[in-house]
Amino acid sequence: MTDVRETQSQADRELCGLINGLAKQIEAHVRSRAATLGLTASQGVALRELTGPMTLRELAERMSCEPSNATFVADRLEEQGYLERHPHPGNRRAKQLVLTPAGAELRERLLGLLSEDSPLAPLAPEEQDTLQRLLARAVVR
Amino acid sequence: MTDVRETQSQADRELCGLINGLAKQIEAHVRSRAATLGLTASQGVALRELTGPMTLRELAERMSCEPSNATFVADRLEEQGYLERHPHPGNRRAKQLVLTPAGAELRERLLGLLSEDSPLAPLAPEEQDTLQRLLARAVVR
DNA sequence: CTCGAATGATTGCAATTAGAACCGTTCTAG
DNA sequence: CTAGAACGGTTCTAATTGCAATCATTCGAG
Repeated sequence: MTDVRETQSQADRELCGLINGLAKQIEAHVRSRAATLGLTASQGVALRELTGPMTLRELAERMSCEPSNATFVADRLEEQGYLERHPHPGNRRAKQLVLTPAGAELRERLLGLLSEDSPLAPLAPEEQDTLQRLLARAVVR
Repeated sequence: MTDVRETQSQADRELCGLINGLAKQIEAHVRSRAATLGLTASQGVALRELTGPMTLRELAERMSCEPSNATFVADRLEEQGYLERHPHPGNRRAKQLVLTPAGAELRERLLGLLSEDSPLAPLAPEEQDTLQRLLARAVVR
């Protein structure tokens, strides 16, 4: 029984390493593409996740980071004229992050760059589906 | 055809978010368990990956981080008496990282803690196998 | 109502991390 | 042999990140 637990523990460890490795690989990919647009890696991630107007907390969740960090990134994007903080309709605490036209255009360019040589390209579409399904079950929503 | 590319781009983005999210979740899990042993998250990852004597560069690769960071973590573990830098047999540049008895014992305790409530637990063993196979194909070795 | 808890965002600070520069060692083309 | 490139590790610095504290707003039990 110890053997079983040992191999289970080992498989778990290897899986953790693979997930972490792939995450870092994706981050490096985003970093290199974002750099060509004058953006940092986390700015790139933020832009990628800004699929529409959203609150700062929602952006932080999508980026899997702390709200304070999302504030920092939003500051940068706002300084560069890609993002605006609008008052949130119906909640005076919250702010609605909205891309400017320049920001929306930049986002399209970034998405184009990101789709080239994606780290996920080695996987066939149906494999990506399988991956998505498995990950979605593991990730706490 | 634009629609196809759009949905593909969207699927890619969601997948990236899931992978990043799971990686952060695993890191948080390691952080909480390592903290109970007086270790930081990266010290925990290092201890988890130190399956045997290895070079600093190899540890850095396993941790998916820069060698400079691995040096930093190894310093900490060495200060705490869990690790030693031995001269590498056959390569005077390299150093062999070796766990002390205390380090080996701590590692066993950590692995025990990590196996409890693993973020990967929601997946059945065969699903974990599938996941491992898919990730291994995507991760650059 | 209303008061305490919870939420959304921001700030300041500490810790972690990556990146470049550097030194000693090893490899390799000529 | 012997330069010059490459490798392994360390150091220094700057940037990124998480965490705790704070403020304003909103929610909810009684």
